[in-house]
Amino acid sequence: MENKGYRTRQREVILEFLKNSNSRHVSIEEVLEHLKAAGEKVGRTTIYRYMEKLTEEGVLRKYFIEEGAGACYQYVDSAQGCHEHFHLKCLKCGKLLHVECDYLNQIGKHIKDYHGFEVDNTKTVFYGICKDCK
Amino acid sequence: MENKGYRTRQREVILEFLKNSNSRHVSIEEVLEHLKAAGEKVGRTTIYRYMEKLTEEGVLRKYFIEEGAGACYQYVDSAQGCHEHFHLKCLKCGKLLHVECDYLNQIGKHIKDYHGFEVDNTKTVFYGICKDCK
DNA sequence: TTGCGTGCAAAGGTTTTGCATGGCA
DNA sequence: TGCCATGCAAAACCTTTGCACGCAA
Repeated sequence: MENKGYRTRQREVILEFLKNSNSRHVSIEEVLEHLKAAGEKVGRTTIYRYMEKLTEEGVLRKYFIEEGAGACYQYVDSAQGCHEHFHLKCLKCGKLLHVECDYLNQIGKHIKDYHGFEVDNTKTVFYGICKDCK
Repeated sequence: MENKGYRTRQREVILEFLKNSNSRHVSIEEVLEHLKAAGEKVGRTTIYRYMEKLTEEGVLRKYFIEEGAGACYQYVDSAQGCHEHFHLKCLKCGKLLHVECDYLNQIGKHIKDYHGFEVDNTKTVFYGICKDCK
């Protein structure tokens, strides 16, 4: 599913970085800076276009979380399976926590089964106060 | 809590429109157009600043749904008491569902006990696709 | 060779900011 | 009078698009 289109140096180094990202959230800017630091010359436009393509192919997940900030992308490691995960955002310090939890994973199912509503984890964020700020 | 700052014509007409919005989600652009149609001259900047202020005061809730598109705001009718239940917002039709459910009420407790995070139901919204749009 | 990929620059849209003016208290 | 509020224009921001050139197959 990643074999569409040509194989170019740019796509190789971008995908390499994403694969080594440990499924962290990365922004376009981070990718750009990493490649720049590594001495790889890749244009911003190329990153935008390729990341969009990878998102469509299911290789990445795209999140819109911060207000002014741009989108975040997460590499989906197919070996790990598609683990859904939830986001908790602290209203005080702004920190974003990524939570994988079986209990929380059942929420989506419950809402679907009992309320007929299909939750999109990409867009859903729990707001509140984190441990450190309390 | 709405009594901070001066009372001006602009703030009055903006708040008036919001109160009559039936807690629908409205964009900055909608407010601007409505006021323009009503013959009220209010600058776009003023709307941005005042809506931001109202959001901080808890009078409005701010949503980020579409990528390229701007933010949406919802008037919080305190008489309705939207504090003890959850909200599901449909990404297609924009409808906001208010759900009271014991199961969902346990979520907050779980997140607090297991993840040390205190969820604010006022600000948390589940995004997804509703029954009718599916 | 063919056509997709790249990247610069420019455009697109939303939101913020600087600054002088206006208006509430 | 003393501040806050307003609003225009410009800037800041993220993202997309146009177009010519490069390069994989």
